[in-house]
Amino acid sequence: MTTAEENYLKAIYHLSEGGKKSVSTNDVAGAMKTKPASVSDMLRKLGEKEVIEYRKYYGVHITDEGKKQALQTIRKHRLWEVFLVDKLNFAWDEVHEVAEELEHIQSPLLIQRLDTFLNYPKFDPHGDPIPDEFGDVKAKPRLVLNEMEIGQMGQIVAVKDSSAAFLKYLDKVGAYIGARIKILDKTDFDGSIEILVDQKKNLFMSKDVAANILIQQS
Amino acid sequence: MTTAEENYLKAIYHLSEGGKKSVSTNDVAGAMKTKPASVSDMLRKLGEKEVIEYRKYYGVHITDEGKKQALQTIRKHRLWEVFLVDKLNFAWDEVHEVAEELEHIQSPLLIQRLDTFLNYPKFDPHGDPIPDEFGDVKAKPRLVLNEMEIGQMGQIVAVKDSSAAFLKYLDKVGAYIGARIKILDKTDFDGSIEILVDQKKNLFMSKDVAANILIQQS
DNA sequence: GCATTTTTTTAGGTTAGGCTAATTATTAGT
DNA sequence: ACTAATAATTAGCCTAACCTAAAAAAATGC
Repeated sequence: MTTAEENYLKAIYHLSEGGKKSVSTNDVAGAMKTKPASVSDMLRKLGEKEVIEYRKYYGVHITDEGKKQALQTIRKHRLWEVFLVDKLNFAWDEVHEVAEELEHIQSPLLIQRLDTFLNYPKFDPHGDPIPDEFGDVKAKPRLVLNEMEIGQMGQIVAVKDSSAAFLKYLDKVGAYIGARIKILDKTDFDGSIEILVDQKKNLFMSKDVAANILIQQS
Repeated sequence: MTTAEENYLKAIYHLSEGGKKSVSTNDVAGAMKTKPASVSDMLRKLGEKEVIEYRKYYGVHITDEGKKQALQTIRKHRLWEVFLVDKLNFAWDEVHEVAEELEHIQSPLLIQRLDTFLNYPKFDPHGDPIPDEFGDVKAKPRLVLNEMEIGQMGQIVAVKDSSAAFLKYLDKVGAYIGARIKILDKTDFDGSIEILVDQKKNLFMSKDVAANILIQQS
């Protein structure tokens, strides 16, 4: 698989995560920042390699083999993110682009040794689970912060939007992966919420921000 | 610079290391394992970028700017080699191919942090010096083992041939970077030599082997 | 339910980096 | 010094991954 093929497959995997059976050409083009015409070409190629099922005009469905390969790429990406943050002292909002390059290094031995060196981490710095070498992910169910009810509690375990802008904002207001939170209030007309962070800090946030924060109840 | 361009430039740099002012198209093709026709194309491109001076039919000369860029690639390669050996427990003969991929990751911050993490190493696992961020290399003069005289002493600091086959052979016979050696005997008719390793182990080696081992006198 | 809009695909072009075959420059041999 | 051999370049083609414009299929609106 080439770097471009790996990136397309990863994008298709992520787009089908929400249980959607089929992903459209336009969706892929949006995710990859390429034009639909380029996507059609690539889908034909990936279809021939049998990592996706491709029916013209009807979108694409990732196969079991495709899923396995996508999860390996994701595994590599997230392991490198752990390395960058834990060992090289990168901030969590600086790692994505570099990991995007590192994930394409071809060496199973390297990844195996890296995993050992990092002491077999199960989550990356954004709280996303790291698949094992067989592609197995043991993720506990998560809630989106803006869908929780007043009084509910949990821990921030991940963010949906990994853009530097969003991550920097979270840092600024004092939210972080691992923070324990409790829903104090919800405003119906704009969906904004008030939460308590670590039993001490009150924090207001808009619905748009809350919709990008994932919570796990313990 | 693309990956291919970086690789060509590095090859040209290495080929001109022996003080040769000009490198031939065929030499580059040999080093890059491509055909001379492909090299002509690439030399034109590198010439336009002014990292080499290219006169048709007369070979190529690397410019100061080209040298600087080649040294940065070499710096990255050698830092990654140190990482692989020191941190991930790779054997010194397993690192070259992986480092060849890692050296093309584009992130000055990454290299700066890696350098810090590795504690600013000055030599890679093969004993080759690591250029600093300005491209400066402080290498002490080296002798080729087969050109030393009986009675001379020194330390193995590098090998010319980094192939896995050669490195494995050295491991097997007990030679390694850092070993202190003394020339015990030289056979004129075939150039083979006998050395003492670390004041205890006698070792015979052919001229071909000795010609690939570099010694530094302290 | 037919026309319009949207989505997707196809056709054809571009750039990077390879290739082979043919041509041209340089170098070597007698 | 002239011919033969070698080295280097050009011409023309290929594949991967993008693009734009045009055509075709599917979805939508009234």
